[in-house]
Amino acid sequence: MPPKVKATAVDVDDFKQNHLLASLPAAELARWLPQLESVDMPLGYVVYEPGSTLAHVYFPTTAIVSLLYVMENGASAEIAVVGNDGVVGVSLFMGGGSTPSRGVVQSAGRGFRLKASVMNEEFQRAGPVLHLLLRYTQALITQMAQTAVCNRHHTLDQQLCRWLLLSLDRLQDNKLVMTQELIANMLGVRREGVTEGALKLQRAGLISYTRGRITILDRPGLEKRTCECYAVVRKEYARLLPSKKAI
Amino acid sequence: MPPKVKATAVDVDDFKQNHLLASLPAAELARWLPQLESVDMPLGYVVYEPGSTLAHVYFPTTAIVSLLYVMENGASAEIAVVGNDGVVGVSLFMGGGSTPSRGVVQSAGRGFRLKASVMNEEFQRAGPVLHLLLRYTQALITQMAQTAVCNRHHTLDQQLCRWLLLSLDRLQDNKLVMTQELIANMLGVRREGVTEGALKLQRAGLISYTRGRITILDRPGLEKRTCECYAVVRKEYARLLPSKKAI
DNA sequence: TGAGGTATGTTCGATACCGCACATAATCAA
DNA sequence: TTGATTATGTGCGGTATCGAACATACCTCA
Repeated sequence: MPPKVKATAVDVDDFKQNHLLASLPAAELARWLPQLESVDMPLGYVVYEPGSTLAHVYFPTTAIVSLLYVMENGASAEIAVVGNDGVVGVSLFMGGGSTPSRGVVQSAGRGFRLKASVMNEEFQRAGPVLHLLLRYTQALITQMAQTAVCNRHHTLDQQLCRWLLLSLDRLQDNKLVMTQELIANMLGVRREGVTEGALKLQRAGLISYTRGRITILDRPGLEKRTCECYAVVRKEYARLLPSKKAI
Repeated sequence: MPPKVKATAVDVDDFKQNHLLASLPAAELARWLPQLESVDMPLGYVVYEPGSTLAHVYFPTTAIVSLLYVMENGASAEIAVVGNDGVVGVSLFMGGGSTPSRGVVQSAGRGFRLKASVMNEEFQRAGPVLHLLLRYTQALITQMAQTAVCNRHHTLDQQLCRWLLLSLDRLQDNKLVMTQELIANMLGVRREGVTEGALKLQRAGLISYTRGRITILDRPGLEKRTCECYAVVRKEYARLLPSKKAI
């Protein structure tokens, strides 16, 4: 069942839930608002396919999107995760207009999208929008780099904690709708490995879960168990994208 | 013995050995040439430190630079590699001016550098330079993403082949000055693992080596042994950075 | 209420890589 | 030539993860 994006009229004033949109200067915002299209982003929705030219960039508000690479043999690995902190489809303004990876909605929610042509026009103005998007891209680069490091050196248990924290940071509450099977796909490990890791966390009282619903009970506990990678990325996001209006 | 960058007068017309410099339009080139400083880049030279503000961007011609992350416990992992195909220090124009990683010369050689202030001034012009640099950064992103995937799924032997090929692509001949210990640091694995991998390759007649000197004998043979990651990255570089004058 | 599907839990042998210890060999300096 | 240093080769037990097979528990819907 291929989920579909449902475009609706801009219903509420919730575009500010996306940090990038929220930090747009008034002038840019005025131009953007009429062009922003509010979209539903259901679980599993493919935002972009490897190699396909992007038609839109997406600014998630409540949804979370995984950028993942699917190998020839079907195995996959998450490269980065984008939520209300950023934008999906940087290759559109960076150049090339496509990437070898795939963008998939990992946690259902909503977001806004902008037509590729509009995005590029805005980018060409070489004003605050350009610098904001490039700073975000730099943060994304850090996340990818740290994913590479983490995949090399850290245990499945540590990576599971990191993954939960990354998701939590992009959610509004402490509940995740997510099966262990899906988490395993993202991390590029066996489902059984995730089960064992999740069990340890549950027994330690850090999380609780039943059939695809995970509740985080002890966030500091997770932070204690994860590797340095989480903090490195979080710090870099904070440095590059202060939550107040930038520029 | 901390190696030092020796600045010399621009001796020869070899800036064109760097693909980015070579694809600059005439007008930009005219402005850049007086500002380009030819530099020696000895093995082990640290181009930038994690968190430090960049004073220059470097365009290697014959040198190769590894971007690597060094963890708290001293273990390290290479995130990407930059040679005459690119530029070291993208965070300078992307924003932030620093990254959590480190840039180290992996293969001694030469390059050109540009003062940070000059680079930013050029970037601000929002002309062909901006687009060239962003396309390069997009290619770098692909390399990082694929490194993450490779670290997750592929064997040490495959990664060794990928690493040799990536280096070879950025060299002028088929000889590498590189100890197995250093390769192990880059890949983030044990030195013994590299020894075993290199032995297999030597026995198969693909490479030959003695104490820090590696000669590639059978490049197609290496390509057969490596994982898909190498081809994905190479293809993306070719797509984003055609060798002819772009723009 | 029961049946089927799906999510999670458990076990077991295989294996790739690790950490460590140590052997050998090439290079360099005195 | 000798001795020190550095690079490479080898062996061994330990461990995290894999692949596969199977057990259990929960949810949904007929």
